[in-house]
Amino acid sequence: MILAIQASTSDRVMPPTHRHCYDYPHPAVTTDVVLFTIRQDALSVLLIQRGNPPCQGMWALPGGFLNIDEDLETCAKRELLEETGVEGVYLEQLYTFGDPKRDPRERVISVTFYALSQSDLLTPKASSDAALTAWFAINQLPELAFDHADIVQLARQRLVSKLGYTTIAFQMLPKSFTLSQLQSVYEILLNESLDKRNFRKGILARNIIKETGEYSRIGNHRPAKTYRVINPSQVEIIK
Amino acid sequence: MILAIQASTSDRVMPPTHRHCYDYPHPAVTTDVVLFTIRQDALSVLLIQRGNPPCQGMWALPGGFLNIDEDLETCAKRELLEETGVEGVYLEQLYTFGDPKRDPRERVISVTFYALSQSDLLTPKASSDAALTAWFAINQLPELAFDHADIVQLARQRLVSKLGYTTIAFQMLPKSFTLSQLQSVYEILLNESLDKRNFRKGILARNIIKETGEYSRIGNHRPAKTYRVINPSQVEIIK
DNA sequence: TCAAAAGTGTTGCTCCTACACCCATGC
DNA sequence: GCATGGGTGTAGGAGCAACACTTTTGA
Repeated sequence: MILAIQASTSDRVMPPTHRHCYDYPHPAVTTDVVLFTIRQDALSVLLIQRGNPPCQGMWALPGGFLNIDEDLETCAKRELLEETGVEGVYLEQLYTFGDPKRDPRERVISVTFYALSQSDLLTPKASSDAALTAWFAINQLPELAFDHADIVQLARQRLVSKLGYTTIAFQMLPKSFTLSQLQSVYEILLNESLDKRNFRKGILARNIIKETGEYSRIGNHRPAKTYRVINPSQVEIIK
Repeated sequence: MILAIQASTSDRVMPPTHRHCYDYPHPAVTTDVVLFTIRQDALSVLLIQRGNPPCQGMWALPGGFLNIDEDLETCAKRELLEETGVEGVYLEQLYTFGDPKRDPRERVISVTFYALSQSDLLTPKASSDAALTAWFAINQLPELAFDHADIVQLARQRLVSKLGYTTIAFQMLPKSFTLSQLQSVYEILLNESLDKRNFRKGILARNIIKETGEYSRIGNHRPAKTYRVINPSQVEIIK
């Protein structure tokens, strides 16, 4: 992955010495990322506390301005890494928000993404930035900066609706997992409990996972078979 | 609908006298629209022949630069009206294309939309613009400018996949329509023939349309009952 | 009377749902 | 031996797919 070297907060604090001029006014373009994970049996989102105005002190999504020669997805990944230390997660474009008044500084178009992480990978960095990063359960979000609450809500809807017809859920689990863990991901995202036998039958009938041969031996109970995705490289549309 | 008054081609031909400057380089932002309709039993797309470089003479999607105080959707509707004379169609954001090299002039981010029109409304204007506009069957597209072929392909995928779980198909029909017309829309989009009895049962069971009481009396055959959507104002997610 | 599209039911099969008990382990 | 989660099968119902003939009209 190629990363541009640049100050890493989402705000630009050190204006360069020359200016960039155009015949017509141009909006600024940013990317923002809704990074989901499951922590303590709750769907959670990673947020950053803003260190600069506007909305100073409020919580916001990780994101920032697009470099002029940088792909949109690259920008989203770079900002996520710089601001939170997270990388290697599944990431997908969500929607583009462009209300003329969404940012008080200037016209800002935000191309938003959502990303999914295993609880594993999560070392939201106590990083170089002074910026505070923290996980919040989706039902206990603080007030968010700009229109970020709308973005989170849309991302959640998209994630949940993709559960039904893609293999996206596996992106929230480690490579090898038990069926109970998988069921738990579905239950938390759908916010309803599922029948264990039917869930297992349904998943196995789709032929998208197979046994690893290994067992998970944690807790005072029978070890669980572990599984892995047959085609691990992508989120596929199934059935 | 509020429309900005501005030269109406997608290229900016008359630079203004003053310049717009920023501390950091800003990309240009455009919207592009894939307008679908069904003509002569084929899914078709409205294209414009470019009058200026780059890609002069090639066919392209209607679209153009975002005004600095204009909403993204408003921009898409405005460009569609200006370039093609089409208005009042169903329009929905599709995806944002931002490859750094997608436009040779400067960095251009394109927020794309797709739109659906009844064959009815179609007076693709022999307009003020010199620009030629024409419908092309989706399987007989000419070579398209920029990355517009990718955009059309993605729009088609999205449209087809939304057929199954929304009422989007009705946007391609007049207010009142026969079940055969509706079935024809599904068959053309899905590119497969459907069983008449099963189709009718399925549609009626969803309780989204009702009889108007009127009959369509065209052709040498039994008149057909006409129907209309119960909730005409929106595309809903069903079942 | 003919051509052309409208309209209409039943049957079998598949898939989904509901439901309860034994198993293997650590303490 | 007990607490904890892992693992398994069946029966009934709902919804989908396959299938052909009669009706109404205009020419």
